[in-house]
Amino acid sequence: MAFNPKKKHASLQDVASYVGVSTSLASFVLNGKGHLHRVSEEMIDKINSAAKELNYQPNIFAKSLREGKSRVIGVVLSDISNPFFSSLARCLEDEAEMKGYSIFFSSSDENHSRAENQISRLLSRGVDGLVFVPCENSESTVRAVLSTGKPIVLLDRYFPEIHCNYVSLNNKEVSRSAVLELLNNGFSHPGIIAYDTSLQHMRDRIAGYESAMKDSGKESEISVISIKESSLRSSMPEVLERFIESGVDSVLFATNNITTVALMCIKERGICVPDKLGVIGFDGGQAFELFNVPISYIEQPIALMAKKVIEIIMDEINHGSRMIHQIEMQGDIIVSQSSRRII
Amino acid sequence: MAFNPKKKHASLQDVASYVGVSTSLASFVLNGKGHLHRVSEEMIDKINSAAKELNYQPNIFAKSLREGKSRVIGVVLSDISNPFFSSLARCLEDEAEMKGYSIFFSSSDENHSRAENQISRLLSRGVDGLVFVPCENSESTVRAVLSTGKPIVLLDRYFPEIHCNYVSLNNKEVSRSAVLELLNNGFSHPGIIAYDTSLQHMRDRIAGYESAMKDSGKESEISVISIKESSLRSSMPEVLERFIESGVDSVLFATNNITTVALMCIKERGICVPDKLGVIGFDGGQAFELFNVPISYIEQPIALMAKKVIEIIMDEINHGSRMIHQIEMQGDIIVSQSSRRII
DNA sequence: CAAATTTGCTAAATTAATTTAGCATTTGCA
DNA sequence: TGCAAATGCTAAATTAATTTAGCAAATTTG
Repeated sequence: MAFNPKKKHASLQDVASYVGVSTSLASFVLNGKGHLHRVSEEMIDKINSAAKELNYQPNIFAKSLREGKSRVIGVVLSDISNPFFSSLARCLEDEAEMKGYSIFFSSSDENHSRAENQISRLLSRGVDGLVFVPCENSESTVRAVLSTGKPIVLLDRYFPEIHCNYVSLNNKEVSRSAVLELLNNGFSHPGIIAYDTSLQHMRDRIAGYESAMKDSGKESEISVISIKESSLRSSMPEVLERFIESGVDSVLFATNNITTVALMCIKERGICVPDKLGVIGFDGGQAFELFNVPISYIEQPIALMAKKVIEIIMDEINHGSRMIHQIEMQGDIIVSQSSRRII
Repeated sequence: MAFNPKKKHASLQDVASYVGVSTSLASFVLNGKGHLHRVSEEMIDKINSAAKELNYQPNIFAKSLREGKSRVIGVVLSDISNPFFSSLARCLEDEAEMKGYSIFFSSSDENHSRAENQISRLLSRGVDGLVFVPCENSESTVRAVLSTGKPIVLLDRYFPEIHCNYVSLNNKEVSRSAVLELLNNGFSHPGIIAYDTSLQHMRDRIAGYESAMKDSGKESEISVISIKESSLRSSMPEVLERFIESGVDSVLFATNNITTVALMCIKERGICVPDKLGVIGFDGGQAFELFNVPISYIEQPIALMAKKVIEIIMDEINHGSRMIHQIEMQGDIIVSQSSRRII
């Protein structure tokens, strides 16, 4: 049993008196600094076994108070019930746990004032660092955190004008490749459906699309539709219709939610994939697998992103801000039937 | 700005010296107990504005240390990247936040020794209470927590032989209703695919199925298949085949993952829903919506469950264990095309 | 006018850990 | 034998809050 149910938690004082020594000595020994303080071998044994016998569990609040750190990090993401973020959360959790850290999660719902409140709450909870999936208009919040000196790493998105750690995807490149994939597989007029937001990751995904179109001599056929997140479901039917009417024969969907909602709509209207419309989605996931045609998608290296984020925040927490880490992870295109028109 | 970036966080001592009073007085006033300690109105104003001016933020570790509570609860669930649990997590988070509590989440992966470690870690983190989605063989862990007196509420599942708070679904009843729904809509031989586990919620879901079959005079046609969670994907094709060969014409899937994997398999094999096989799933969700036929499913009142769990744990934390709360929430059957054979 | 009460505040203990400075012994070396 | 160094430990400060007990001074009461 990892925790002893019978006895109440003993304090360091309890252990020390049990052995008949000072709390200082007990503290040294129980923190593995026995030899460093030239404590005798037998004393080390005595104190360790007393601690075990009394089921000593250090009081984390006293420890945090004294040491000025909590070994907790705060993570503010978009919405933990979104599959992309819940997968990310799981990986972050696992990575942090391995390093002895725990995580407070909270969801901003892409609302910058909510995000600011969450961050403020996390800071007053004494987190040692922050991981933040920033939303639109949260530049000032990021700057405010930076000016406190509290370690912070942005995740998934970043602000080009703010000099700050981040881990994101090579959005422009991978989006460009996805569009080229469509162009190389029998589609002549790809479009992109994205969110209407100023956030850089979305700009980059669109820029990647545009770059592929330009370099393929299709600058005049560039077809971008940006939707407000709030009206995703309601505007999708019209948006798809508009695309098809204008001659678009394939689409890159810029997020997992856009992909899911679009596929629902495509299913409902009986639009044939890939014959009538080629499709590449974002972030894959179980959801797409129920669609009648296997969906091609851009896969983000979620586990690696989580690992990197935790590494960076740990480095900042333990060694101070020695350098800025700005990392663009490589996304992969998982090619399947939905993006292939030629045999 | 919810947090002041310029100034470092001032201590109570700082506020007190700034005004020229004792920390006691500052503490009383800043905790809203000014009048209770008959502090003069002007002093209350002075202290409050000093706190604001100095950007005073109480040190949560000192507070927790002294008060013996943290206003944090620990939640151990199956896997936060599973849509059902991530939705639950989001609701728990929102409910807890409203009451000034934060949450540490962790995932057990249905492994009881992992769960035990997680709980042990959470306890040493000083959580005020635990919410636990118990896995198989974690009875001893639950008993151990109970014997410490630390508040705990089980969620989604429970152990009938352990006298402990829980919030779960009326699994037997709702499962029974789902099967009756199939029987009343043109299906004569429903089966159930469940997990091979001793956990009560699964037993109940199966029992509900059996009860419906018995009461419909179909005791001899009872068709239950239980799969190990680990072999869900690999065994599904064979399981479905076995069902169909034995004359089963409709299936109740006992969890969201079973539903998703089964639907993938059904899609792949081209089994026609509902003509060849009627279907009722569990927990709904976006995932099912991409299937070519609208899927009927049992919907759990996730938000209500979260609300209730938080209510109970708060009650235990703040007023001690006055009574045991054992709550079975009502699930609803969302009827759609997949469970209707007659017009 | 003296005693009792009320008012407005403070001192100090408490929570449980970490860590610096330093006190006695004992051992080493000349 | 005597001084220095090493050994093995302790006292007390520190972290920042809450809270009990209680001190003066002002006011009310008899």
